Amino acid sequence: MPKVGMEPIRRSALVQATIAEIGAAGNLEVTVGQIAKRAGMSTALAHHYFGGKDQIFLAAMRHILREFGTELLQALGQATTPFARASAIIQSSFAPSCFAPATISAWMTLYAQSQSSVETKRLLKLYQRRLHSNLTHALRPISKHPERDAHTLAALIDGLYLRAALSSACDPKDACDAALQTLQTLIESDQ
Amino acid sequence: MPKVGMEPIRRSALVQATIAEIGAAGNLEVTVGQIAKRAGMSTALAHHYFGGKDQIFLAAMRHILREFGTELLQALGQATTPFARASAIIQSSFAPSCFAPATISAWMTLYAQSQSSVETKRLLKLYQRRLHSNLTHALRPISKHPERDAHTLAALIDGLYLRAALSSACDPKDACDAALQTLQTLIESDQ
DNA sequence: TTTTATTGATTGACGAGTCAATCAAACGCT
DNA sequence: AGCGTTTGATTGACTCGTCAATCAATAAAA
Repeated sequence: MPKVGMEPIRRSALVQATIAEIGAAGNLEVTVGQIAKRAGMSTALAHHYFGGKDQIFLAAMRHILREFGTELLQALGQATTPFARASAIIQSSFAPSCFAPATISAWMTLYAQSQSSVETKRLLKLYQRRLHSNLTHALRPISKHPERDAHTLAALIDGLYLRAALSSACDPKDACDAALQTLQTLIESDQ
Repeated sequence: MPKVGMEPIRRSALVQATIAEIGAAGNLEVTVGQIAKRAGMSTALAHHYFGGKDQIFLAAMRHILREFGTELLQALGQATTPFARASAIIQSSFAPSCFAPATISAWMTLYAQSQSSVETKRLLKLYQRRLHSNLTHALRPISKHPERDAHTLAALIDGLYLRAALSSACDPKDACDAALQTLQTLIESDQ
């Protein structure tokens, strides 16, 4: 087995394991040991490939964000009308994959960590900028205030996600409907 | 100095120090030692009065939530019309006190921790229920869908707060305006 | 034999929680 | 008022566990 080209496999396994472990724990109180064990290797190897715990976490965050990005891109590709584009953005934001326990935990810790880690903050801002830009683009032909409405919708999406993710009472479907409903209301209103 | 009746003073000092320390650190990576030191006592005393780290944190969270609650209540007291009530709720949510670094960090960790701590989750739900109930009550006379609009506005407030708190670019005033603007739009739209 | 993969064992630091001991006020008793 | 006792306040020192990071050693390709 010990051959060449293990690095990408190990890195991927580590990222996967990190996400799973965060999901199981519900927060960042996860040790490198736990992650390495789940990924089927020693802690030393995890350090060997990533250099440190922070980098492992960052890689996991990036992975989740990238996955979300590609999912969104795919949904966007199938949308033909501006309204469909806006809908696609909203629906992607409330896709089942966004509500996997691991994803929720990762998302929450992203918010929490962004206060103290510049790299995490950078990641978060990247996501926010992309979301805003996508929304603005979609709304431009159908809204009187594309920038403003994009800002409102982006915040609404985050807020609804927060509520849906944290309270088991409120399910993703309702949140998505609420966002779509508000989209409707916003573009219908003049002034 | 060693007399009777120190308990409430010590507890209050500890809560205050906890909030300050969380604010300075930007996350929950704060030791009991740091907190106790800032509060001017030994770690043993902190444990003596609170029993454990978790309880100290919980007390700090409760304190912040309670403070927010009283601020909101006061603003609500001065509002006479339904619209003024809704505005007051929004404006309280974006008051300067909500944007103190310590408060922001506390909120973020509240979200992050609620995944793994049932008590924290309880606190968060309490806040959400109160906000929703207040909004519903305010909107009942002026909205065609009080419940629905309250839900939307509550999520919007959370989302806007998140963005304003995390990105230094977006300031509280803008977020507040956006929420007020959306309130306007929601109650003006029929159906 | 050089390079890559891999790990067991270890180190060093840190931090939560405990404990026994000290100190001083308050209390009760005469 | 004087005096012993209780009680709350307070802490330094210590225990125990955890965990990130390192290292030296092994194994197996290339």
